[in-house]
Amino acid sequence: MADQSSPPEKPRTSYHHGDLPGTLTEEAARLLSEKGADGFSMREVARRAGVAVAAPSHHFGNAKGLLTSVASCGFEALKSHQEAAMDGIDDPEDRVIALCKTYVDMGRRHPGYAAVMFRWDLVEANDARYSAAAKGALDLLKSTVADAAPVAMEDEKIDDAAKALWAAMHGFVTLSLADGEPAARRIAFTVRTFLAGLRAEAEE
Amino acid sequence: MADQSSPPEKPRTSYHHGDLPGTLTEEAARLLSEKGADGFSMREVARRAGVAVAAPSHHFGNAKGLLTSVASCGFEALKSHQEAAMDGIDDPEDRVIALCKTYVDMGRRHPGYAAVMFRWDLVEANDARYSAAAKGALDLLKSTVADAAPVAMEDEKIDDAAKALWAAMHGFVTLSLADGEPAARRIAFTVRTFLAGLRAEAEE
DNA sequence: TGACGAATCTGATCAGTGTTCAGACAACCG
DNA sequence: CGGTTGTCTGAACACTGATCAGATTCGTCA
Repeated sequence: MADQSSPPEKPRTSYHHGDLPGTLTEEAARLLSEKGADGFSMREVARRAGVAVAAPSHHFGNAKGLLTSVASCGFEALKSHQEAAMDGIDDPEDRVIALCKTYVDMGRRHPGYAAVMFRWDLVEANDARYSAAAKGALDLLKSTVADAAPVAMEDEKIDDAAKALWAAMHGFVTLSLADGEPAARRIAFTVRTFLAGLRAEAEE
Repeated sequence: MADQSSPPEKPRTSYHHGDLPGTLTEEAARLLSEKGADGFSMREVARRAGVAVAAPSHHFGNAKGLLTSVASCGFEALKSHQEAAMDGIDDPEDRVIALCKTYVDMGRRHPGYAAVMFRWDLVEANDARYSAAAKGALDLLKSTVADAAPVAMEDEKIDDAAKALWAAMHGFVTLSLADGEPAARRIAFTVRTFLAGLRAEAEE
């Protein structure tokens, strides 16, 4: 996970850079947070890193590779934020809400990461690190939902429920349906309603 | 709404085209369905329409403008498909399900439209025709949800509920979480659970 | 210590892109 | 019939991602 902080242009002296992949990932995240996914360019990242235009391709193969690296950092950051957000909360339902809020809040916390981590088309979905990071975040949601769902509910339904909530949060983000103040209320409403529906189904 | 059918290259004779904006929108949709949003290019569209590379810019200003036109066609098509899908269905809950299925199914029906209509970043959200088309689809969902929700539920909650379902469907599409056979089951499950939650909240 | 292979990075080049702009052309309206 | 307006052309500009030979340095093994 790159930490997104360091001066943009420190003209280096040695021929070798030291940690060019890391620097490129940071610089790419910075560029993405400034100009969005449209304004992103491989060449601009190279320029900011003070390196030849062809250097990034050497490490990441192509633009997709670099963006995948950024997105992976994003999912790793997401998971740790989610765990931190749930820390100290006991009520299972409130834990799901806290987790979902963190998902939607990535756009504000890390606009650079968010610009690509919710864009499946920009990313190499088969990349090992990436898919592991994405799966980690989904698994955390699944287990949290399982704790909040009625006991003895089939695994398949838990899985469906987690994916439905995941999809709803994803929709909120990409549709910008939960920006600003309404976000917290709308997310809580969605989670509460859905979990209530799960309980109602279990009782009948 | 462009109908996406006509031979790609009919070398025209007159200097003026007749309906270049329409042809360009059709051709763009065709190109999008073949190569996806990545493979799209303004020049290729012009080539297929048998027209100078600068011609599309004249009518649509820039690439975003042309894609916005395609997306608008998509939403207009979506609304009529949704109305058709609900035709003959009386049960309010089943109507919501039918409507949501149509949303997710756009990717199979009209891959060209779907490639851009779910991509807010590629599109000029302020465009009059576009926002009217998108609002029309959302309004249809709202009224359908209102019919399925408990009577005397506040408008604000109806609105929240509709947007939550809209977001979930959008998430299913962009996450490809509801492809193939599981789609129908997962959508029905999500809608039923959510509506059950709404009823449970109303009772308490 | 020295040398050699492998990794890193450069600089130039290629094909392709969106956008702009003066000007050629045709339709429409007074 | 003539002029104005809108349509379309063709060339130009400033970019982009990707590739490749070759320069530079690191790491390793003798």
